[in-house]
Amino acid sequence: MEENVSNKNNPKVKLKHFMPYRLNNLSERVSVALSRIYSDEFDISVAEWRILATLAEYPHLLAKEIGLQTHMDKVKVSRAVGTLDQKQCLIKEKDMNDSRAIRLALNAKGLTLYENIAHKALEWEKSLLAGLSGQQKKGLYELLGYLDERVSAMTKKG
Amino acid sequence: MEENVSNKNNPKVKLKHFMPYRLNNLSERVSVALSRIYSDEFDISVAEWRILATLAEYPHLLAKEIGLQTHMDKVKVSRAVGTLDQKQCLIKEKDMNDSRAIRLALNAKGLTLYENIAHKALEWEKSLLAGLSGQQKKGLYELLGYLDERVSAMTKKG
DNA sequence: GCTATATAGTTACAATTGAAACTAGTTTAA
DNA sequence: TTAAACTAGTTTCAATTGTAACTATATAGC
Repeated sequence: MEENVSNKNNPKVKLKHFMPYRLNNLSERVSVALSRIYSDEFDISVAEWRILATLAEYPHLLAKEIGLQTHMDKVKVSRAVGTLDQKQCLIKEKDMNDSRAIRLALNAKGLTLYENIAHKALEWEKSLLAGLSGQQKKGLYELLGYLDERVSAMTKKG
Repeated sequence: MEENVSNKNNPKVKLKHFMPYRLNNLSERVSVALSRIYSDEFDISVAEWRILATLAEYPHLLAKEIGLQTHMDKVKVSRAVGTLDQKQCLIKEKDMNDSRAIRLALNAKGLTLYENIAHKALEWEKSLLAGLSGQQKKGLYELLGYLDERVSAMTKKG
């Protein structure tokens, strides 16, 4: 594979070292690998999984609140909620204050499904991070948190 | 937002601390923010951008080799190459050894397009990482590299 | 109150994507 | 050599996704 040396001092992006590419690539590979658990084994999409995990932690949310928690838009939430409902994983009840809105929670089936997936997902994550020291893990979380903040800051103005 | 305290010692995924979610989310936000540069300003997709960057670094690749470099499947590469070709950014020549295959390179227009985007993309990346010390940046790259390796190791067997 | 504007959630339509089939050419090996 | 297996790249079709329009209700200002 020939390397291009002909150019002068122009800006050069080496894709392999370009942070957005690195992140996107790693994220994609992690997603694909992990989805073997919840899609192959439990027939659940990423959106459904996020909703299960969110409702397990915070029951009785509105679809809108799920969206805020999971960074998914309302269409995606609506569809995944629809699917989970078809699969009979949800309890739905009208919100007292707003009759347009519906409070969502997991029923027994939903909770069991969540717990089964969560167990395997946490094991998988543990194995992914095995080999990192506590210090390194902490560093990783901090770095990702910092980048998150930076993106927010950069998108608000520019 | 009520927190669920009712459950015993079951496995709990807190989405906000679940590494696959963290990575996916950050990657998505970075992509969206950055794509304002190449899609809004230059009308270029992520796939096209990756191909530009790859061919700028390694001219005269086959579509297949671009796929290996960029981790995109051959369909995606084929389509994005088609688009870049329509936009008259490419030089195509038959491979000497294999008449099915086509060697691809950027022409003057393609190179200029690449350089314009690269300039802004690198600035954007610089701003994203501004605030991190050299040590921290190094740590970040090492951590991402390590996770990449781990995913490979984990998907080969399990 | 009553009109205008905003919001929760769904639906419809168009664009993007991926898997599998396909075309055309190449390699293997009998 | 020639049949069988393989590979480069494209196309087709179905599924997924995002944008915009829509329904139904809620809120704000008059």
